[in-house]
Amino acid sequence: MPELPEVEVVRRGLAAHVTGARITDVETHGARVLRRHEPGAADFAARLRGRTIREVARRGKYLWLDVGDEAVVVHLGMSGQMLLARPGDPDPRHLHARFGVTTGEGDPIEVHFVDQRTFGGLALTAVDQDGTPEPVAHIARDPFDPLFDPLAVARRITKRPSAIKRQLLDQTIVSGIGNIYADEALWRAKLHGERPGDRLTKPAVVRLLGHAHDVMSDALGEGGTSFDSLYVNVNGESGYFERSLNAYGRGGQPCRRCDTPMRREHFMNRSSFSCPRCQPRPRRG
DNA sequence: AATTAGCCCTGATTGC
DNA sequence: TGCAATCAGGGCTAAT
Repeated sequence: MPELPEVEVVRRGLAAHVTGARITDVETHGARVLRRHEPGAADFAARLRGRTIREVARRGKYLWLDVGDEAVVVHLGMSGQMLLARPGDPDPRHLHARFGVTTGEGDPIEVHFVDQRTFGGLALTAVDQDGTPEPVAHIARDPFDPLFDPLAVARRITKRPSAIKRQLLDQTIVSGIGNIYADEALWRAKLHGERPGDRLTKPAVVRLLGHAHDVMSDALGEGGTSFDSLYVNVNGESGYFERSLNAYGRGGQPCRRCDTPMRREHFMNRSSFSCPRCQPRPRRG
């Protein structure tokens, strides 16, 4: 988490407020937030001051501010937030970066990067001819991308013996899907996450990818999934999709399709939730 | 080449 | 009450 819908909520909020804005001040706290920005904090701030934010873009869970021939790449990690603030507002806890910007209307506002668990980070990098920043070049297109090709992805998935959930979470195969929406898509598709990719048909995988798209689209419509105050939009508000989850976090509760108690299993060092009846484990062999 | 374990990190929760 | 163990887990790196 935040997964594609939550990152898209943030992207939209930022786009509405800072597109066309000029960056006037840049301040970072600590080394960790810029650990992927090799040249360091002074370089980051100096190169950004005076630049104009042309666009706020996203692929999968990566977000970036297009400032011309370069981009500020933002990854929220587990707990990162991009919050709008007014100059003079008190610093929130876990503030790692502060951008002072002046909007097209001449309004001075601040953008705060706040991150409790510090798995997130920022970097200023070059972009390729398509405008994709270097750190995002290896990330596959996500199901919201106009150039996303479900059949090509299904062809790739059905060639590999790896478990389907593992492949759904592999950001170089399809991006934007994390543990929550993987479980939700598998529940909708009535597939167990440990089904080997090469034991599924291409149409079944195309259907699964369609479910992944649909559940993330539904979540976006509710402002994303918020379990607690860590997952919020640029105004600090929570989303409401948690109440609509059918699988994730519902261990022991009745399946919303067949009433069978949902199971919780450990897979890839995390929890997986599924229905024992709708989503039978694959047979051995 | 593909896969997997380990690491990074804080705070809420659980257990003794 | 107090402290330690556990859990949440995305993405990168090193090892197999």
